[in-house]
Amino acid sequence: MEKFVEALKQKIRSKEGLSPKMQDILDACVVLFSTKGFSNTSTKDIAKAANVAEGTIYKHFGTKENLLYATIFPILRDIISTEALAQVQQFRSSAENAPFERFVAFIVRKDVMMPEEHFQSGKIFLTEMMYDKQRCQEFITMIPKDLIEGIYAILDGYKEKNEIVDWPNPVIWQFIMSILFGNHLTHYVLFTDTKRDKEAEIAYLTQQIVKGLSPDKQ
Amino acid sequence: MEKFVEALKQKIRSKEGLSPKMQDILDACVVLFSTKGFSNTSTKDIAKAANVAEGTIYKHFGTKENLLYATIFPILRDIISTEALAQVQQFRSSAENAPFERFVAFIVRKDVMMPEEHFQSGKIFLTEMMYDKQRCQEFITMIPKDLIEGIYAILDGYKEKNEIVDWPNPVIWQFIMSILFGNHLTHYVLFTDTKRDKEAEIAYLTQQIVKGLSPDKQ
Amino acid sequence: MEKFVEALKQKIRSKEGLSPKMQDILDACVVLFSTKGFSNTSTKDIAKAANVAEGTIYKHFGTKENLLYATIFPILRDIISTEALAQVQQFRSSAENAPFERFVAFIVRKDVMMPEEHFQSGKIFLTEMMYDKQRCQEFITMIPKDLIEGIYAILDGYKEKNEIVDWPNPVIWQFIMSILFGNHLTHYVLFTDTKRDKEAEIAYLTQQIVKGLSPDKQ
Amino acid sequence: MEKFVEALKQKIRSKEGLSPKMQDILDACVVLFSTKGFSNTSTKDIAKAANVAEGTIYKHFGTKENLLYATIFPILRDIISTEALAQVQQFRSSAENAPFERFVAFIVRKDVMMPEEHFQSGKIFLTEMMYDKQRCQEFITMIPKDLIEGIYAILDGYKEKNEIVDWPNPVIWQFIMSILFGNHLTHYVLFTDTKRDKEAEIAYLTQQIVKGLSPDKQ
DNA sequence: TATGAATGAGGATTCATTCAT
DNA sequence: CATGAATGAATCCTCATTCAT
Repeated sequence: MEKFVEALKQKIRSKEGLSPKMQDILDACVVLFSTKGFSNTSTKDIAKAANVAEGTIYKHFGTKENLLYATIFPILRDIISTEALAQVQQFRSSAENAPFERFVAFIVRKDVMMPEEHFQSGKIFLTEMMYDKQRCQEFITMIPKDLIEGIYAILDGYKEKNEIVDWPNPVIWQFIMSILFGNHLTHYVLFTDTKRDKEAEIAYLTQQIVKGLSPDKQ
Repeated sequence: MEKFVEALKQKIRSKEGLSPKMQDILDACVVLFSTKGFSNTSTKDIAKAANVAEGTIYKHFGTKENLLYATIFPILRDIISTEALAQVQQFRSSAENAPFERFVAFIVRKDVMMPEEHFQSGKIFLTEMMYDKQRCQEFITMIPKDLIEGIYAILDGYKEKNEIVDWPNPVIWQFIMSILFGNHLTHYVLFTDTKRDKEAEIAYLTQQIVKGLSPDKQ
Repeated sequence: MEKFVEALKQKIRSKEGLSPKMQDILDACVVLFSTKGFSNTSTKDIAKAANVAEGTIYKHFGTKENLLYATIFPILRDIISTEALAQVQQFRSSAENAPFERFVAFIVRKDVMMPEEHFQSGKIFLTEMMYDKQRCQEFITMIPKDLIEGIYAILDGYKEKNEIVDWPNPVIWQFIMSILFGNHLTHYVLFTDTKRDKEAEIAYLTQQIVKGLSPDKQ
Repeated sequence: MEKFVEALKQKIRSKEGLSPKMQDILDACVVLFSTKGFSNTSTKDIAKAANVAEGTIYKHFGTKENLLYATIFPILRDIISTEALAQVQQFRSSAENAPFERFVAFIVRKDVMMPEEHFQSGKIFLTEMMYDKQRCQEFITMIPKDLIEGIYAILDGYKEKNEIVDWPNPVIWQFIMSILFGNHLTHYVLFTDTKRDKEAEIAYLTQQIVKGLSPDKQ
């Protein structure tokens, strides 16, 4: 948890246009929201945790909701999507001809090794999205087209080379994401206390994906 | 949604020891909790929806939390696990020698065809579990051993016959559940408005699982 | 002031459908609103003065505004307009042929002798109306047509008999009301500490009105 | 409304010792206070409207209350009383022997033609006075003796010439003011949307006053 | 048993005011 | 001189919970 806080703080501090107090507030928000949930966190809690007066929060963010939707969401989205985009592009330029298994292993490793705080923050997304369709829609449209297209282009490449099965890209992508997300759920929600062998996880997940998408034998 | 309400009502009414008023209250709870989330539902809301005085709720259940943890959770758990158990046993007795693909297809079909309300109710589980480790633990221990063991026995059978890969059962089970859960997430949370071809879904998911667990070539 | 409170309490208690607590709340409101003004009175103040929890206020009235607009306003309006109406009708039936001076004396006496609390409550009306045109409109439409028409009929009668000048009724009515209202303002707002000789006031005001409306000499 | 703002700005700018910023602040105050009332206007509102930081307001005026009592009140008082005084003196020197009707017509015309903003600003006086006796007292003592005495002298003159009834000056003055104030109330508060024929108003009001004060026939 | 009036702590938000820059 | 970030008390309102009937 300590590491979680620290990592997030770094991310948030790197954002421009945020005064130290605002950073403190957002730091506190991420920690509290992902620990207790948005509706169970009071602005008083946030103020106390951020060492700030309640009024200061409202001075800067206007609304409790804004803390979530207008600030944390975009920040996380930027982090996630630019990181993801960078990685996809990195892979395409440096290892375009790598076998599918290497691509999968690359993604899986990134995902399994992803700092827990990303998932913890993601929980906030998930929870809010589950009970608010409009927010859900907003979130979906936030995902940069480039990212999706980059991934689909890679998948298409492998389909052409007959390295993977010829399913629609959304089907394939849902499959991959389900496996990765399910793994996080297992380790960060269901069985939090179990010791993990991340290398073994990576191996299993990679194989599951590779096998699951193996082309039909002719 | 109408169907959702009706289905849940039937389930709840079948429980013993519940007076009509109590049933009405629980009906209302499930609908409201899965629509707006637990913390965003007030006891006033529940009372209004159940056509009951707020006092009546407290007379019977003592606490708002109890509505969730002491009543709805067990009820849903019973429903789900006994249903699941019945199905597993049904499969084992009637089709023990069926090829793995038929087993998977059986499970996948049950899951895809599962009434939406089961997933909607499940959302309440998920949300609460995500922010409360203790409740999470309680929930896990609720799942009947029989169910897990029945499933693992079936998996072991297929492993012996070399129809599936020889991975640890938890790894296999996590894989299967991830794919199924990810599919629900896609359709009930992320893309709620898209038209679905459930038969196609079943086909894709089944193939994903079967391929993903196919034994290594020797 | 003591008398003010008591008189209002009597009025409010005579309203049906008000539980004792609700009466206490409204009592407190009238006193506080007319003493400190609506916006300077907090719901906490009201709760304290009414010996009631703040929640109770909201249980019954939903909103602070409702205390003013949905409860006190109608109550006062009823009191005022039914009283006024009764008096007008009483005058018409019992003294239709009385000279204009008697009619004016009748009205003036009623008005000067009107218990202070009516004016104090009226202050609340006035203040809110001055800063909210919509509320003002609502208030105007609250005044029963019967009342206006009854008065205008009386005025028309005197015009026919050439006892008063032939001005439009609204002009005449504004004239009379101005004089009466101006008198209240003088005694209840501007010079509250001065001793009053109400009989002399009545005499002056009556003469002012009668003279001011005397028919043109031919 | 535009004219209202402009007229007030001119008045305020003519005051000495007010820096431009202070003038802007006071301008904003008058507009906002007379539009929304004092208690419903926040210092933030004022700062925004005056294009000034909130701190600046406090630097100059110390308190929100001061904006009202220590600055706007005196300013308005000066304006009103010096204007009124000037007019009275003007009348006395230029038309001392004019018949009473001309005096009344003069006053009535000045009053009816008075820019609306004077009345709107007066609303602030009235409201505050109604709920604070001390302020009320302060306000009364603010009215220059000269003004009252000038007016009473004129009235005495007409009494001597037997042009008006021999009532105490305060009674007469209350009568006149009531009629004029009631007229403003009618047009600026009660029936704001009605088209006005100001010349007709002047005629009616003048006659009302003249008749109402006509000397008793001997 | 069922009610719903009553509670008061706690929630989000606003506001007048201060102070370091 | 002017700013605007910071404050925290106070405001309106909601909520889970209790209790007399």
